Amino acid sequence: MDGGVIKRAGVTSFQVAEHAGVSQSAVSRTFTPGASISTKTRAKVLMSAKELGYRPNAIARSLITSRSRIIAVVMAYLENLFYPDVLEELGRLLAAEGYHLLLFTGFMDRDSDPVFDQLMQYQVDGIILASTSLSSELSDECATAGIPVVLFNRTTERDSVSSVTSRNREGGRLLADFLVAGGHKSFGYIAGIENSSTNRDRLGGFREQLLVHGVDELVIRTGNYSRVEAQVAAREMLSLPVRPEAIFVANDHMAVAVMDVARYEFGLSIPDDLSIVGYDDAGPARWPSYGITSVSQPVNEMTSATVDILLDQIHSGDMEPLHRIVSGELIVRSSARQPAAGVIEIDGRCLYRPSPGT
Amino acid sequence: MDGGVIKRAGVTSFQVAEHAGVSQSAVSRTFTPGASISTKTRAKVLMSAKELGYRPNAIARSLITSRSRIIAVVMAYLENLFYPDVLEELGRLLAAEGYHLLLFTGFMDRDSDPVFDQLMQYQVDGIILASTSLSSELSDECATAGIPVVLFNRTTERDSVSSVTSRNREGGRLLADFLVAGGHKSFGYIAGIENSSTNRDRLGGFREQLLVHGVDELVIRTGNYSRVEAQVAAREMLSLPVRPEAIFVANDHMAVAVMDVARYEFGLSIPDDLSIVGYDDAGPARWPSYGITSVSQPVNEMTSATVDILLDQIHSGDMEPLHRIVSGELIVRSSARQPAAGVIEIDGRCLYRPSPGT
DNA sequence: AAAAACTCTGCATACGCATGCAAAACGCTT
DNA sequence: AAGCGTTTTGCATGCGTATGCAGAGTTTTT
Repeated sequence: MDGGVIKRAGVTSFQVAEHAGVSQSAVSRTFTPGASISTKTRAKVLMSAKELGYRPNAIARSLITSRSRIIAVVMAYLENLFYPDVLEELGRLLAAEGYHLLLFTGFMDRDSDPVFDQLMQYQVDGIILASTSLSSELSDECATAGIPVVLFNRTTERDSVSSVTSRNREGGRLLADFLVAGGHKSFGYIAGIENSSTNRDRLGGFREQLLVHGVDELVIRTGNYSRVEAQVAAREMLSLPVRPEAIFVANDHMAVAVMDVARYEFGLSIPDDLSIVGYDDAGPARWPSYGITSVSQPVNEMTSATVDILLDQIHSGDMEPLHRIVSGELIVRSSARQPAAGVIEIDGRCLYRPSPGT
Repeated sequence: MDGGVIKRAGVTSFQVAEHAGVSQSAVSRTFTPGASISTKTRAKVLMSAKELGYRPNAIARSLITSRSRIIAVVMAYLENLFYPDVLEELGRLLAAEGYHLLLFTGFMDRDSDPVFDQLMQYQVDGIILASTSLSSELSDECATAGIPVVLFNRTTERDSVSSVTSRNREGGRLLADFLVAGGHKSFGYIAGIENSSTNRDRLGGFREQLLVHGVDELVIRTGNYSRVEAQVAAREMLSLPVRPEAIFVANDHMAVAVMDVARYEFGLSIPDDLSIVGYDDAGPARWPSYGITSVSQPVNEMTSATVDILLDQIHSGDMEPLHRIVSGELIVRSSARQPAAGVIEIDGRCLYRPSPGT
């Protein structure tokens, strides 16, 4: 009963070999780039393969090569359009290199263990961690297991694992310069997840540069990168007896929520009554209804750096952690009062680049 | 040289077996739910496994069971927040069932072949097609290959493959009722991808019901579900000698773009000068700055129906195509002039439910 | 024309696990 | 204590492919 039954989708290399009158090895070599095979037999095999509807079984191939050509991407949440954007670009880049993207999402801080287990079981070739809140043990453990890991938009203290970030500290400084130059006197900060490196750096740079300008007061509330928590934070901050003239919100995703609260719950006019600046230059920030003045994180540059590092490590087997830091720009829009000088237009975008002497 | 080398992460069931003093079969059975194994040996194996850091190799398991526990999700684009939302929920549901999500994105209409090849090679257990524009041949071909497929938010004429949609035709009708009841006299429609089923149905229902109200003129422009194309379409439509009083935009993603054009390029006040309604009730539609009156597509209901159907088909092997159609609500916000009657408030949401007799 | 240097090809094996089958161990009953 | 049924165990095999090795075939060199 094994000779007459035609299995649905189970065409194997043996059947193709038989049909083409060659050995199974020949079939395998036909589908292995760079293998030693003559043009003639290759053609024969390809013809038989097409006729039988054969496709190499990636699972079996993975088993023997111990390479799955699968990259795991771990993202905490997709609510923030910056991440879908990143995800799409990562997919594109990986596909171009013949890799595939296994998505893990929705795992915030706790419960990272099951995720990790899954990753390991699937023998993924590499891992991209774009989750701002995943325990750093996980990344260490992966590194130990010999699986290349790249942190996206995040770093750890111990630099045992590669990362790609933007100059968050400089971004924070630049925003401080911008707001001070714009004549603001009092400032607020709505934080992301407090122990995330991006949050620490953005706040650090902001506060540092405010100090340079002689400002040592900064009202802080926490929004944990969540829309609703940011709204709560905004309500608190705007209800203060004297509310800050300018608020730096740790990312655009929250900044949108904060703007909505300011406008529709407090009736404030932006930027006349209140200036708001954000970070990421993500989708909604660019929409005219928000027009958020924001420091950009260049998605293309960051994603391609990520994929480059990851694939390099996979192919070379070299585990030396690399850190790529890319530069963003302060993109000036309408959500914050502008300084008299320093705003220039390049390629249709308004940027803030204070002259060095100031 | 094979006996002394310790491979990085290559702990196999044999090594665990040896360490625990049992056979490899015992190890396998320990990690196979429902297999025949005594509590005692199971405990021994688990202990050894933990000590050696053993994890079953999912690839090898897949090879033998011919079940990968991987579901492919094909999405054309993530720019529209509705889809990231869906994606996240699908990930959650699949993870809960022990399945994983292989993401394919960025492939619009053409070039579906490579995607298909990849899918087949990875022996995915099922496919969720949330791409509004992928050729229907693909879905047929998968069905032929015996891989369960569910179309998400989309159907085909030949109902050879399962699908989950919402009542798009009814939604279109309801919007027509709503706008007519709101006193609008002239209407426009900004279309999605023209041959997509959702677009056809929404437009069909809208136009049909306008006719019922004696309106037979409808200005149509196409936005192809893309933000920039929707902007172009909006500019055209709003530049018309007599512009429509109300515009139905085929989804919220485009409606946001249209609102921005209307407000910031044409200086129109919404809803005083122009009413806009959308579809999906996606993220930005709910943000106060847009507040789009929109027919909802319940993400949770749709995703869980999708996963249910898919897993059912995988487990039963039954290929009978199922079609689940879920109901949405017309959620009333501020982007369109409201009718005098029919708007009711339930659970803090304003809905439009015209009394049947009208 | 023979030898040398390549290029192809098939054979055999291994990757890590699941599972049918038969033997062994166990728990009860008579 | 022997017989029976039930659970547990190990053996052996197979899933579909890649690849080292040796032999066959082909081209180049002397």
